[in-house]
Amino acid sequence: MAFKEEIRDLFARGHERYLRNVSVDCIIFGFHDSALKVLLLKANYADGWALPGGFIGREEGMDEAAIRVLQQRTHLGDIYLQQFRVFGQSGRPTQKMNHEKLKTLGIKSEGSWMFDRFITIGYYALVDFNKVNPTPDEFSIACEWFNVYELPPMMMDHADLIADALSFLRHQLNYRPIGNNLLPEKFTMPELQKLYETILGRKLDRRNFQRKILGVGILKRLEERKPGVAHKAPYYYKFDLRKYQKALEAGMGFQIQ
Amino acid sequence: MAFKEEIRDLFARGHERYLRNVSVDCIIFGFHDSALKVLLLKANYADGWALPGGFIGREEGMDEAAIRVLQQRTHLGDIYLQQFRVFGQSGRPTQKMNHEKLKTLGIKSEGSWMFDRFITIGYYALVDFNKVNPTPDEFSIACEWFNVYELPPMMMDHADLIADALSFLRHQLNYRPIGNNLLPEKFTMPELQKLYETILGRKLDRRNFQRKILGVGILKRLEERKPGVAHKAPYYYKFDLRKYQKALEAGMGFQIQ
DNA sequence: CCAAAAGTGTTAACCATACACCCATGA
DNA sequence: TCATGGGTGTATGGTTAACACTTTTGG
Repeated sequence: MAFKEEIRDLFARGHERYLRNVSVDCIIFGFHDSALKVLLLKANYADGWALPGGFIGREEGMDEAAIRVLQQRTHLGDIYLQQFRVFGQSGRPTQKMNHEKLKTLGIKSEGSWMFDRFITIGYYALVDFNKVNPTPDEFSIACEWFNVYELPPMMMDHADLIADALSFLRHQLNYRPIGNNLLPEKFTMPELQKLYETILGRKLDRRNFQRKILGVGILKRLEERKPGVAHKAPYYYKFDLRKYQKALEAGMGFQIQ
Repeated sequence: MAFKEEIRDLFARGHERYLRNVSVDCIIFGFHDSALKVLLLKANYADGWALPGGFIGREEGMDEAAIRVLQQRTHLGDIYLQQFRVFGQSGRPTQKMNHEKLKTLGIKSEGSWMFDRFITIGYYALVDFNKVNPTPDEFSIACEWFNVYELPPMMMDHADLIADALSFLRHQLNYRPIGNNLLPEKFTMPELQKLYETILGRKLDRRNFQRKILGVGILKRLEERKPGVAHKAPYYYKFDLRKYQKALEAGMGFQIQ
């Protein structure tokens, strides 16, 4: 079986292809049913859920590595992704794998470079929930979305990474436009507001939010309105990508209440 | 000579003590003569100036490693230090050392782990210029301060790291109190303002600055005034460290013009 | 007493907040 | 026609930016 061979090789000689002692982990945020979600993997040879992560190829940039991980898990093309922090305390827990289980597959895992100490670079990504096709990796048996506020038991310090990414995201909200990639192309103002409220964890005033967000000048209102609602139908909006990009680079002295 | 022995051992077996492929680099900012300075090392076995940096011990946290580097170069105790970004493009230039020169010292450097590809974690530190005792490391022949805006030829991508740290520092200025550690214990309002202006690279209004900075409530005015000035003498101030610390943790919705 | 630089105060413009009002729609 | 939720407008209070005036000191 080629698969088994591949894993055995990774344990034994992966360090020839990848950098040692460094990894990347991605916190992939999505927005669905008015809730902020993260994409997690259910480990096969260990307990608990884990963040999608990987190693950095010797000829590969570290951003590229993160993009690769992200694409393999989501099958997305265009992605908003950013490094936000490094985690590397000396007591940082290492991956606790079930060596017995691996042994039954004929894989010798003890003493592998993969159980050396790792410093991991945390990346956070914002993706369109509906476009994602969650795909487990070779060490996982499942790949699923979880509500950020209702996480399952996590491996190692991954719960900390998520908490940190979330607080970073909250911070970003105050001086970067956020929404493109997290929302479908067309969205209504209440949907955008709900996104902000979910990330911030508190209610915002409908009317002030609209004024402020429109003031940034990155939204285009469409003629079309959302159909099938039992009240006044809201307009659809889309991001003016040119201006959105500009605002991303320049930042915006922008404060949400 | 014990020194030579030490270096030879580092090249040959350093990877047994340190993590591979990861390093830390410190951008150490100081403030002197109304100018923002960085502390740099003149490489001995290579061309150009370099940031103080080092490796992460296998039993050492990465923050600890940065603190160690910083203390060895400055001999300072209490330090404000923060990780700000990781650098790890695949084409990241590696240290170009003069292997010939090393060979005359009986040190075989070719093929060493030290010339493998490195991902480096950038730390920036704010220190009191007057308290620093610049000290070269084993690979350097000098350790000096340079004006941030007038850098000498730099090794590898270190000029980029500095530029990045500076823009990060500017950003920090907007939502963190900065000044403690960068200034002497007692300082005048114009001195503090000059610090802000230097970091931001533009003039600020004297009166508005004073009002705003006092509004944060982290300063204590002393009775004493600066002596020997040919005009109205400014008061001395010092930071209220308890409140300063609080503001550091909480952040402050604070915007300089 | 003059120049220089510090301390203190004032005003107008701007922005955030809170809230009122009207409009559209399905039930 | 009513309940629900969206679109638009406005009054208020606080904050920021710009600027005037006074005070202190050495030369």
